[in-house]
Amino acid sequence: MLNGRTPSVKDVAAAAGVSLGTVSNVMNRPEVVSARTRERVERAMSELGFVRNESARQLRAGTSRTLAYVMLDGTNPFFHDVAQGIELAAEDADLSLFICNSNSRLAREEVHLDRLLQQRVQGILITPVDPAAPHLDELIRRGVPMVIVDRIRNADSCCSVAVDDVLGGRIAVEHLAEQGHTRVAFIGGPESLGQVHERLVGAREIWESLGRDPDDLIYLPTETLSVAEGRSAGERLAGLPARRRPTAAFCANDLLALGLLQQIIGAGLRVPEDLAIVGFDDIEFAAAAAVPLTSVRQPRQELGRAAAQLVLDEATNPDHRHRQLQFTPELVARASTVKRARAL
Amino acid sequence: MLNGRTPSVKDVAAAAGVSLGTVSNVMNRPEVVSARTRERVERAMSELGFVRNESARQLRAGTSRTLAYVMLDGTNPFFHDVAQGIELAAEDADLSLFICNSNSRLAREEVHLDRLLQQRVQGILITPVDPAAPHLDELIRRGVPMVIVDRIRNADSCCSVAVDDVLGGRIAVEHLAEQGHTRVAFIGGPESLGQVHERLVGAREIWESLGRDPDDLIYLPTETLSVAEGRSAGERLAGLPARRRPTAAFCANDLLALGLLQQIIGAGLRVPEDLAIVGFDDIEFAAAAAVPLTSVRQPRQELGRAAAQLVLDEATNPDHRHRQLQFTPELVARASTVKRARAL
DNA sequence: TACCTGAACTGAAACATTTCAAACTTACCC
DNA sequence: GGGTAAGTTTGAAATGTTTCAGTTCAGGTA
Repeated sequence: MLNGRTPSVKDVAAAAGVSLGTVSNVMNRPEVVSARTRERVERAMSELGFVRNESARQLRAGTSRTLAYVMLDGTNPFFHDVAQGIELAAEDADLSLFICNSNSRLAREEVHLDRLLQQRVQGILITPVDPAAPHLDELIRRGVPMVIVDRIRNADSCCSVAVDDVLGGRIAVEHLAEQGHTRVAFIGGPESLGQVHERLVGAREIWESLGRDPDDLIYLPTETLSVAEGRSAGERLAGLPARRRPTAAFCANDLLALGLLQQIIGAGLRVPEDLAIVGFDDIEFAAAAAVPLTSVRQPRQELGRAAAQLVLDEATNPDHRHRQLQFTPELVARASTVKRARAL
Repeated sequence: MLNGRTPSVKDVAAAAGVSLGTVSNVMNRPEVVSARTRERVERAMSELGFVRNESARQLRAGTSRTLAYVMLDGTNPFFHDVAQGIELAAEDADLSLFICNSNSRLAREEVHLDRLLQQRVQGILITPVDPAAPHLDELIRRGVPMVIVDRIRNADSCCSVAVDDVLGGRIAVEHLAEQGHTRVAFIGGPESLGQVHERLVGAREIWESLGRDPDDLIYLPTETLSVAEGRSAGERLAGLPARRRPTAAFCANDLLALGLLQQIIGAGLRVPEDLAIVGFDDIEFAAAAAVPLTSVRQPRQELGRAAAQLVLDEATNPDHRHRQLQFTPELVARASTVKRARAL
């Protein structure tokens, strides 16, 4: 009677000689069914190899058991660490995590969001290409719990979790100034990315507050935040005549810094003697680089975990209030800026 | 009449003044509905903000629109590159990809698989903790399309995609022998991981076929394949008296090699003069390491893409035949083994 | 004995779709 | 003006769960 089909509750009920309501109870409210029947039903389940159909469950119960994270750039380990933090929180709440990757493309992000809406996920965590994109407002309008990760949203129309990027920019450049650098490059882009913009703002703020000439903080824009772009920025930099060339570079993330480092060393220059380099994020590979990389650390897992908790609160707590969590970044000094690296 | 609820086909049908079968047709067989009604329905949809409920669709249609990849180790960029390849293929087939991470724990893997079964995903790609684990047979028995990634399965009970790990081990050690090394360490573990085992087998094969003393190929086991374990292996190595110490190390993956490199340099030794290092996978960060890392390259994205194609074939092609695809690894020589690195 | 109680179980409705046979329209042909 | 074919549209069944108002029944109380 169950020819090939995967067995349903109905089959289990028949096999155990109970009604299908009872089978459902065994799964969802085991305490209301007597030990004897529960036992019987469970045996029937395992004999038939019953696996509950999540679509049907979700359709009827109206609630899904998954969270989703739309990450900005899958090639950047930073986001995977964030995802790992989310996953841990999801696991605690007995939820699955759907991971998508927009690859910094707005269109791709939109496709993913649309699909997630169709899946009726419980909540969406996202590091958006553009936090002002209308499709995010659309999510809010629909009442889908959402939290922005690694970006603060001006309006308090949703929760967000991030580090203070302006401060990050300040401490990076302050560190370089302390090391005696007087011409510094800021490498990063596109500037439309808030992360890039704010790190640059912080860099300029501290530079000027130290009484330096704004022209000595040189903005070297890049197309993306990738290792390859870092290398190409390195070419541009190495091409400059020595006296025009900055003596230090602050990169908007570690991938850029790693590419820059590679290129600079390949060109026969020394780090930090000819060029000091500071990255951002402090991904695991920063410490293992050609010259261990000084970087501005973000609490990556913590970011993810906090975000997940916020989205869960929004999903389950009726008097949820939107919050903007801000973490403090921290400078990790290594050999790429400090001559004669001591073990730290 | 639709107070707060998210609108359903029924609401759209009412708004457009057609039956709900027609609305469904607009979504699934637009060619059978006249341009005029189609237009009307589409307007109603966007006015109401209708979003199709994927659970209901899937329940009735019996088929899901997602693939899943259960990766072995989320901290290793190698697997994310594989995932990226899968994602590209999935995108072409208009499917979503569910990414899970077993973190090398069998129990976690089982939890994920169980959930995926409940979701009735179209197919499962997996880099298993243990390809012989019974829960994989269970999947096969159930008829869920599955392909093993980065591992070849002895039996042809399912498809698999991998590189020839034995060959990878051979070319790595052959390269070291060519560079004149006579004492070589193999670093990796646990040996229960097939990847580790076979790379070791290949290493031993070539070593002996070159007429070297088996005792001069030293196996230094590690607990996992992580940067931290690489560092600790480095400590053990650096602790050896210079004349007992191997002059080269072949690491079972790049994370290990990166950690080893870091530790060796930190201990004041030189690479490759005091210790030459070969990694495996050729992840993007290998080239950017302290000393650019020689590594055995796997075609990572290609692996993922091929695996996805196999699983789709199994899912859709009635006379699918299981296949074991094997790619050929390739040595990428860099400064960690070649003194006076030339630009390659 | 009649009545009540609570625990255990049942059965049908509901969820939002897809599918498909049947019904309805047109338009065209003889 | 009847017949037919092709093109549209309809309505109801079916998918596998959960939920909840009822039913049953054993045991206790008056």
